[in-house]
Amino acid sequence: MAPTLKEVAKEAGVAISTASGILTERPDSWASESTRKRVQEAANRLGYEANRYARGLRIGSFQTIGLLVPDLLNPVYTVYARAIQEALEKAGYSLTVEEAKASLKGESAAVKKLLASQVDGILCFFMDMKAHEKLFTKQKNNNLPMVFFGDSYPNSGIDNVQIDFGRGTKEAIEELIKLGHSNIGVLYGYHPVPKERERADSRMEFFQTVLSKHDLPFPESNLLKSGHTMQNAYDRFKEYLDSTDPTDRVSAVFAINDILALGVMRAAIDHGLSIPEDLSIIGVDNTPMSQFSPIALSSVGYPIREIARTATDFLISRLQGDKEAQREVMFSTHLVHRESIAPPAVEVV
Amino acid sequence: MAPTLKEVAKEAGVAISTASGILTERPDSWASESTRKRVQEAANRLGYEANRYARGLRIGSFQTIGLLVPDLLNPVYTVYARAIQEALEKAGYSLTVEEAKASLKGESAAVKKLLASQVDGILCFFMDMKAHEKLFTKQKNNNLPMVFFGDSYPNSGIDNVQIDFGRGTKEAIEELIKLGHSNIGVLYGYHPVPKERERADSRMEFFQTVLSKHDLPFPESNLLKSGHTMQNAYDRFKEYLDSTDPTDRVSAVFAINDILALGVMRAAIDHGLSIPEDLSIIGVDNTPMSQFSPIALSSVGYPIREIARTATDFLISRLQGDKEAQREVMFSTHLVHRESIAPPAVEVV
DNA sequence: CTGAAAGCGCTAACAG
DNA sequence: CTGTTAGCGCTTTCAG
Repeated sequence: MAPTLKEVAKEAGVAISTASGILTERPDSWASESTRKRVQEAANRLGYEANRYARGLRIGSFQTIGLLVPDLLNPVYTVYARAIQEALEKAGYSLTVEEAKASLKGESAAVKKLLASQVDGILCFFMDMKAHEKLFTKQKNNNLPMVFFGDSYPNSGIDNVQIDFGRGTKEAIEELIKLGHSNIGVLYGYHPVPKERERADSRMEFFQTVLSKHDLPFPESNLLKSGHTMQNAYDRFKEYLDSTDPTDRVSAVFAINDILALGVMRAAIDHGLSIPEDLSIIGVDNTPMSQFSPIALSSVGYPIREIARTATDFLISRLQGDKEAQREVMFSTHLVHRESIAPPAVEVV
Repeated sequence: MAPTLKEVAKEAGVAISTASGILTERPDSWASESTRKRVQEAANRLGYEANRYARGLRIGSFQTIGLLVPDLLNPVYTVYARAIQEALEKAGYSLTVEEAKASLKGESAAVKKLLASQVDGILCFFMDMKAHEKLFTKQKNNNLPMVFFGDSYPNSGIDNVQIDFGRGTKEAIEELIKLGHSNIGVLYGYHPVPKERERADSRMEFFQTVLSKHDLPFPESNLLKSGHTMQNAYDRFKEYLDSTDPTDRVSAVFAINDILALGVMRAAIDHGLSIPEDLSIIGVDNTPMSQFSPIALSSVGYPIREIARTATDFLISRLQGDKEAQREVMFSTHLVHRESIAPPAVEVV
């Protein structure tokens, strides 16, 4: 239905190869200015747009890269996605994004789609990298360039960009300790990974390291697991508050991302607590919502757009044939101090 | 690089046409169970995935539909996008989304991309529908099914789904009036439309209608225009507060969407106002963030997912050849009353 | 079931 | 510049 090259050529009264050469601006097109003009005008008149799939089929590339993210409902990933899209656009690539919808099953389905979608390269945020062996065999067999966010796959030739949550987490927890907190909880749950890999998240590990460095206990009951939505965090923390004696209750919670932190905050408020007097809260990602929240959320931030650009640049260089050794770059994090933290209330017994 | 049908057929020792018939589950494939199995296994072994673009080229459809949204950084559109994607998936279609990035120029670019992308149909949220004549000629010439969100294009055969902001806006404003507010401001700015179409947004019109029905004045100075981000709304309202005598200051503001409302709220807080005592705020969209905000935001809500499904169903039926008369369906809105509104503080002069 | 052949829209090489 | 040709990977038809 849409006009084809053939029709444009006919309309302009030129050969199809001439039209092709002009419209794709091939350097060896010797067309004169007048024919050029004639072809361009014919194309415009007909509303011609090259069929990129036919072209892709022919040249062996659809100039598209795939992005896998866990959950687009978490705003941090839409920020990533946009930064990636912008970086790719400059290089002439399109982006197609697949989301895992925060489930392992969804992640597998998304990986499968990505593999089937004829992309030239792949960018991945995994919840559970280990679950995708197929991806790696494909990568090896077909030499499909990939770069990972947060996961490292040694000796694979797969570049990756890492976020070192060490500094930010340390700053966050030590800030809480300095404020006088000693009973600190952590809420996680974004990643629905299998049990055996469950506590591998570096944010959790750093959290516990800092605690023990300061000789603070960390009872199992301070480890709160929830689902990945605000509602999940809300429900989980509500349940915690309802079932915990106020004397034992944590005076601060570190949530593994901002939306979870906001769910915790809302649950605390509905429980009658004042933030930050009765409960200090810190999130991670430093999304705009943390800044604009009516009780501004302290959050561990990192340079999202720069990270996205770096990963994209890695991928693009591989697409252009770069055979350098596997690259791995680490970005640092830092605490952004806002209203949601304060010294713990004096215990009124 | 990726395995082709030919290779699979060879691996399984069958004819290429047989393999095709089996893998696409063509009903007229007379293959025996054993050949079927052989082909499936060969495909798995090689990691075969049909090249959907080659197929699309052949069958004349890429089974893809395009979605145009103003700005994915506004969470309401990611909710829409996901609902649409899910509805399409059931029908065997893929979704490709283009965003205008909240600029008219971006919108034109996005429309252009959509037109060039060989989609089978298009779903659109426009900021400025009138700016895209090309779309309509394309639609007419190529019979490309489209459905619009919020815009109606009479006698075009383009189905649309509308949101009637009348009821929700009325409820919102009358609730404010009932609470005792008489000096109510409105903040808008999402749509960067040309001057002459600027005040056409139905939310604004309803707002003013309700005001005048209650004989309330609406000075031009209560009409606040900002950009489309939280930061924009924040800056705009901060400026308003800084430049307005407290005696003249609005006691309530109706913002055209939730993220703008939250920007206003934060600006008010930073100005030393208490919410809702010193300022009542109402948003629109009823996104999760309004519910979980530490000061929960009252918001005009509507059934997003149902709207998305309806539009998608319209499109799918058109794709299946439905020639019914142009459809138009209207969804209603209602106020969700939360913490951000209260009677105005007694004037302490 | 096989094998051949055509064609979707495009690029690219080549002889005129 | 033209016109032809081949082929990207696939579907589909048709004679064996």
